[in-house]
Amino acid sequence: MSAANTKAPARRPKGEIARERLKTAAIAVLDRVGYHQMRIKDVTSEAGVAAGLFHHYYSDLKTLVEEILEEYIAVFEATETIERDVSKGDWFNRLRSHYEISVHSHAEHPGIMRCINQFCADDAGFRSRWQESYNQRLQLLADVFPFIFPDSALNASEARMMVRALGGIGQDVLREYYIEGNPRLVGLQLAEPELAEWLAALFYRGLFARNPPRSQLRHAGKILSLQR
Amino acid sequence: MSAANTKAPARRPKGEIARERLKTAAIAVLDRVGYHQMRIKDVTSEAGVAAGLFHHYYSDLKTLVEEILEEYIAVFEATETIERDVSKGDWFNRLRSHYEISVHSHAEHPGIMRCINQFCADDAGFRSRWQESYNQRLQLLADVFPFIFPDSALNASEARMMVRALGGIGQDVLREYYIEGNPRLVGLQLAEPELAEWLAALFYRGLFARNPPRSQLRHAGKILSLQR
DNA sequence: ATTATTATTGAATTTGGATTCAAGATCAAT
DNA sequence: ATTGATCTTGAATCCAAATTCAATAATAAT
Repeated sequence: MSAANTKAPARRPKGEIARERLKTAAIAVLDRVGYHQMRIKDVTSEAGVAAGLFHHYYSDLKTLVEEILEEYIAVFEATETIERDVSKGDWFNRLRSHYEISVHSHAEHPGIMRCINQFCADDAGFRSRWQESYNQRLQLLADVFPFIFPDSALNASEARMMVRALGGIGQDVLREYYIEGNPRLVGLQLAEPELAEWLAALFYRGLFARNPPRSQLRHAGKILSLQR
Repeated sequence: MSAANTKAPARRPKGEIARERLKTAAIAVLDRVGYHQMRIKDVTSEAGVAAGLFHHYYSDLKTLVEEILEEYIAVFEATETIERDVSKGDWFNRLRSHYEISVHSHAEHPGIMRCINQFCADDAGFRSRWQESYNQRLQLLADVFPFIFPDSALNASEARMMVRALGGIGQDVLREYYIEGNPRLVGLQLAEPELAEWLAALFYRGLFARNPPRSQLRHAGKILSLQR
């Protein structure tokens, strides 16, 4: 009798399946109750296994959640290849592509993103892991300052602060929009590409002190009316 | 014998003093270990009183910390009268004055600000309390959009998103600079008025898509070199 | 089919910390 | 000085949740 008619065609060791079930369950609980209220019992119940089984696979909740977050961070980092599609010098679309990833991550996994924020606030080790990843993205931009602005009087640290500050534009809105579901923002009913474009346009204005090229704006054209 | 030579000239009921000692201790512990690792024992030890005394004054840590945060929030809110000094139409200095308050709060009480962030993430009730306060400040700006931008095509909600997004500029940098002590930023050694001006200038660029008036810049003049 | 290994259960135990409380100390009022 | 009220102590108790573990079930190896 072949294995073709079983549920798991690529037969994996049984333990791996349970491990996966626990992870999936933990993600659901993270979304529902958040990290700080999460209990081991919540996870095992959600996974439909006995409480004791948890410790067969993980030593504690933190370990499990870190494993989950690590996977997602890896995804974010891998997706950065998207920049390759953008033609050199097309700064607006470069910003847009970064925001699209970021918006999508938040829309898809608000519970995970919230958890990343919480871990950053509570755990110095995780925090530097995450910041390194975030900083690397920002650095891409800071590095080309001398090229973008031939007359730039900023040193490397100042350029870094500048992009860091502008990066805050996305951080806050995405948290409010997707994680906290701030009704004042959610009421706008923005689709992912729209929000990404708005954020990119605002970043662009802060960066270049001018509006993005009209021809590139597909959703946020209204921003051009903010001029005087 | 008069009370003039006692330590507490304005004699207060004994209970009030202990209550105050607990609050002061809690603030110290918040700064040192943060809200989530804080234990009742930490607070009573810091205050130099017996563990059991805590419950004579507070039912739990959350109650105590909420009382502390409420006091600080009240301070932030009261300080908003600072806007009165700014002449009408002087947008850059209006932004600057807001950032000065915000920078100062973070510099002075990083532990409190971190705690506010944590409470916002964990407690929906506190979150809306804080957001209301924050939003009110942003709304001041959103309300004058039609005046600033006579040709604005944005509706009220869109204007709100715009200022909200720009507001993120400060949120993130202040957290990194004062709360987390991100070495990449702290290395810049910026005094409060300098940082406030940088942030105001960036906000201004995002808002107006142009540089702030050269004559207003006292510390961040370099930002004018980012132009092309 | 038998054996060895690994997975799973859930009741029992341990743990960290909150909470209670009886007893003693301090204070204010008379 | 006495009384009653309030403050303070710290050991005893309680509790929710983590953790262990002996027993059983499932699976893989021979």
